[in-house]
Amino acid sequence: MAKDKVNIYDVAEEAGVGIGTVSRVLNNSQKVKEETRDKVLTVMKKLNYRPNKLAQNLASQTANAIAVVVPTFIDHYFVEVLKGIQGVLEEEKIDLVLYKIDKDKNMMDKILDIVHSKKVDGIAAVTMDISEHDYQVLLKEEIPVVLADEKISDFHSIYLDDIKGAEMAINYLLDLGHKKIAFINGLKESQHGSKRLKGVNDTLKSRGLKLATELLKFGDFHTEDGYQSMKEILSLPKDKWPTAVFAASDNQAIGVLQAMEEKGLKAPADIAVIGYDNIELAKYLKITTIWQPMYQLGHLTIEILLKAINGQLKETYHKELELKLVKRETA
Amino acid sequence: MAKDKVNIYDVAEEAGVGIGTVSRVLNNSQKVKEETRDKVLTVMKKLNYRPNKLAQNLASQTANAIAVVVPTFIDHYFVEVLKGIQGVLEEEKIDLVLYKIDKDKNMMDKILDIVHSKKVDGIAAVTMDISEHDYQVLLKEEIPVVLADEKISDFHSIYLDDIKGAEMAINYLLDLGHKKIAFINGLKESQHGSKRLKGVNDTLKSRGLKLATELLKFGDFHTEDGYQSMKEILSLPKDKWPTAVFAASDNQAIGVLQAMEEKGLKAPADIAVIGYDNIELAKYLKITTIWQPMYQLGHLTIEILLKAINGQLKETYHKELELKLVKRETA
DNA sequence: CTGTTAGCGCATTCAA
DNA sequence: TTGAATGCGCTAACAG
Repeated sequence: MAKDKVNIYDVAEEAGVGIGTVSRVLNNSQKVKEETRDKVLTVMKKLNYRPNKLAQNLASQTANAIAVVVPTFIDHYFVEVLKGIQGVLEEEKIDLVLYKIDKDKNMMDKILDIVHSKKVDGIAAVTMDISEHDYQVLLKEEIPVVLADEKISDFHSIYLDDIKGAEMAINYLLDLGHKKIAFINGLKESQHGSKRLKGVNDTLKSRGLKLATELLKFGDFHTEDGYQSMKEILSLPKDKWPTAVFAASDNQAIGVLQAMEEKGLKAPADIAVIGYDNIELAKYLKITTIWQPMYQLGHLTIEILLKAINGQLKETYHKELELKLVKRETA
Repeated sequence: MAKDKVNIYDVAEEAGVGIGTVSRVLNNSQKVKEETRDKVLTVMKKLNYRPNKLAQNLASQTANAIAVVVPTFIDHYFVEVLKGIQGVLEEEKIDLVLYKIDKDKNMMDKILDIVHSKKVDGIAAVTMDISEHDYQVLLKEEIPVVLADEKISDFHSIYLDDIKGAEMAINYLLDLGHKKIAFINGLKESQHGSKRLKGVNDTLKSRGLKLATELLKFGDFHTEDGYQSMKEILSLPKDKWPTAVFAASDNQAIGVLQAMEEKGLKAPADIAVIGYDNIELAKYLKITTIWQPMYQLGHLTIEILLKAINGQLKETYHKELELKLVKRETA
């Protein structure tokens, strides 16, 4: 029956038509007689023919796929964004090519390889922290790009305001009466890290307060980092202890709580704790936190990317997604 | 400078060579004089030329990409497997195309589309629970396939033994002296669900015990499900309460603990709890659990897939990954 | 070692 | 409405 490799010529021959006609029914072209279409369709099924997309893409100059570029796979964050992305791609029948690209000197070189590869029609760069020099060169390429969780005026950007988020957290703690607040931040060099730090510092300053050096910690966003940071803080003399801790991720907040528990400390009674992200567990552990709409971030990013690809965007699209304070029991 | 679309002809012309030579330097063919190679390389840089991979792939009949097919994005599980996958792909410079395919009647049709699309050289199907009818048809295709977290004798399979895992958990609880054990399972219809249930039932039976109907719950693997299930159990008359709970995922175990805490119950003092997966949080929450090597699962799956693609596999590869009981404080 | 030619499988004119 | 021809950008013989 079905031979090894069935191509458009085989179908055409078997159906007694030209390959042009087969191509037309493949692409739902209107100019095909109902009868011929059925005949071709039947043959395609009989031969178990399915088009070679590489060839389709090469000929049509469109890949029917988009690239999602991320620097790391962070548990909850990444999965939520991906769900949002997948949601819209599935409807559109567009493939998703996933690239993990480290934020190093070769980053843009790798991205340019993707651009020129023609395997994708557009790129969604998620938290890539693109440097000015790098995006200058990316700008020269004609491929649609949307930045997620990052704002650069020359690119379509869907982003969150880290400064505002930090501000919300700190103001909330201040309003609760806390004056000695610790901040367990993310990576020192990251956009997120520096912006949240700014938010913390500015807010404190506006209330005539200041972040003590020994109460500022950096780390990655993992539970382990929060745990270690809090242990360091709790190893300070008791009079240096904070009355509240702002952690840059819920995972870190969980580590903080863990370190506290080992010392027999309770939140918020002994030390209040507020996190960031609102992961599912934050709900069950009743952690007060700043909610980031990650699913929506992924979803909107792809919606905009597809519009850009289809030329439906007149100008650069910018959208800030709203953060929300979720009040629970740890602060 | 660099024109809009630079192709191999532009490079050839500018360098004063034939396109064959350009192609050879692109593919690191040895038969190119050092001098010519340098000249071509220089021109490529000057023109910012990067090959069109669609064309390369079509001409060479290899996609330099693999498909990863999953039914859902489950937080920790999925990310860990993906990390393992990504690890080996990155080294090999092979692209990853991610497909989310629901486990319904059209599943195999979608997979066949992928096969014939020629966009990938092989497929890694992760927990796809392929039915017998479906895999019969897949078997007829010539594309390399590796199943992750699923075992079918005709396919390369990297898998875990759910029965054994359940057995380990239950035996551990029994050895601790528990006789009334509850089992909060995953989805009823899933392979995982039915196998773990079998493991639980068999183990109990071998010790002359039996799982009470009201102590068996099904749900998805989320925290919420564990929480709800445990609430139902705790709403039973106290004399029906179990002395230990086996949850089919750590997330569910966390939900269980949460439901217990709301009733002022402690683990293991009041009711012992054992989970499954060993997610990062299980460590911090000190949950005793069954550790599943998910990173390794992804890693090995791709290693085998690449070998299959390269024709380095003489026969069907089967490998069971070892589970491990991680003893902590909740049981 | 290198240039030339013929496909890869399809979309897309252009005529008919 | 349809068939035949041309090209997408590259690889892979095949000569030279």
